[in-house]
Amino acid sequence: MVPAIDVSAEMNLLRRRMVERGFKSTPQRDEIARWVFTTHDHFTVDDIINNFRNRGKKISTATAYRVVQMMLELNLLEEHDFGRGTKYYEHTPGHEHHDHIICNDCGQIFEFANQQMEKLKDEIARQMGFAMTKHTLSIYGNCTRCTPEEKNARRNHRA
Amino acid sequence: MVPAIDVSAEMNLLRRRMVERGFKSTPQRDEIARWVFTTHDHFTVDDIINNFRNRGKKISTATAYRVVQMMLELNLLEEHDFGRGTKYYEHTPGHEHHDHIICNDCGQIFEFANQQMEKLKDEIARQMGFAMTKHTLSIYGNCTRCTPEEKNARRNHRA
DNA sequence: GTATGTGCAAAACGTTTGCAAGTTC
DNA sequence: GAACTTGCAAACGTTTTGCACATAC
Repeated sequence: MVPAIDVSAEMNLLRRRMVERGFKSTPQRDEIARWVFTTHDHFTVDDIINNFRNRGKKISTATAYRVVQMMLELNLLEEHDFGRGTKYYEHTPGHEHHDHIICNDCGQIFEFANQQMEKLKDEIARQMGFAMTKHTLSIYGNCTRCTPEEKNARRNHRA
Repeated sequence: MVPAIDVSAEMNLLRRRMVERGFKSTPQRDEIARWVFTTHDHFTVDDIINNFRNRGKKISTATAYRVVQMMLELNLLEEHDFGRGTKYYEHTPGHEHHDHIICNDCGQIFEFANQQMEKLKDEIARQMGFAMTKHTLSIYGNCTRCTPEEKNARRNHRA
């Protein structure tokens, strides 16, 4: 049996914020949110739709997009653009701010958090006279597995 | 009379790289490149098309996109996504690496360069075992002019 | 019962592509 | 003249929207 992940705290937070803003509770919103909160990974709207499909259920594209939009407004989701033509999302409750490092080859998205980096961002914003609301840092490259030199090094070692 | 900006060095660089790669020289490519090199600002493909239109000339959408694609391949252009649905570009010759700080309100895109920041990025990539190829940092917020508190402060001063 | 949400299909958006005609080298 | 480039219109993939019907409160 799959161990059930407890997302009741997140679901309660969602409900509270929905009431505050006059959003109604629906099975679609609940199901999407539940999946979003159990997914500790970056996902696309398509992933939401496929998750429904995989479980033999259906959700309309429009609804999926609209629920994501709602969750963004409720500050339960963060949106990222990694230059792949489609937007990526991740839920925010229980996740501190972090940045991303993405492998050009295998496409994996890793996270990292660096205090010094955050301080520097603050400082730069202040220097520029900005009231910072958001900041995104993405590093692209090849991860250990996908670094050509690494592969060669390994190959040479074996030779 | 508008003082002509000398972009011959950039145009020569373009031609050299085009020859290297077997690209042919055409009036469209020349005109777009000339405009791109004189524009020390972030622009969209639409801006290229509008520049032609404003001068009573015409360029097909396809060509504009294709020339931008070519200049990207020749490493004469950098592409940015500021989450506005359309991509922004800037020419690279004569411009050191820098990051961006964008005003949510007036939309202005400012640049900044910070050595400490660059070092940190390098270090993080190394720590994560990545061979870094690219990195983008964008800070969003409200610039001095568009900060609500600033406006209030000014208003109070006058009152 | 009224306000809101859903699903569908159509539209919108920025961008890319197939192809015939035109250009470069 | 062979290879490449252009312009057009059509296609693309992602996201949004109008509208009739269904649901929540």
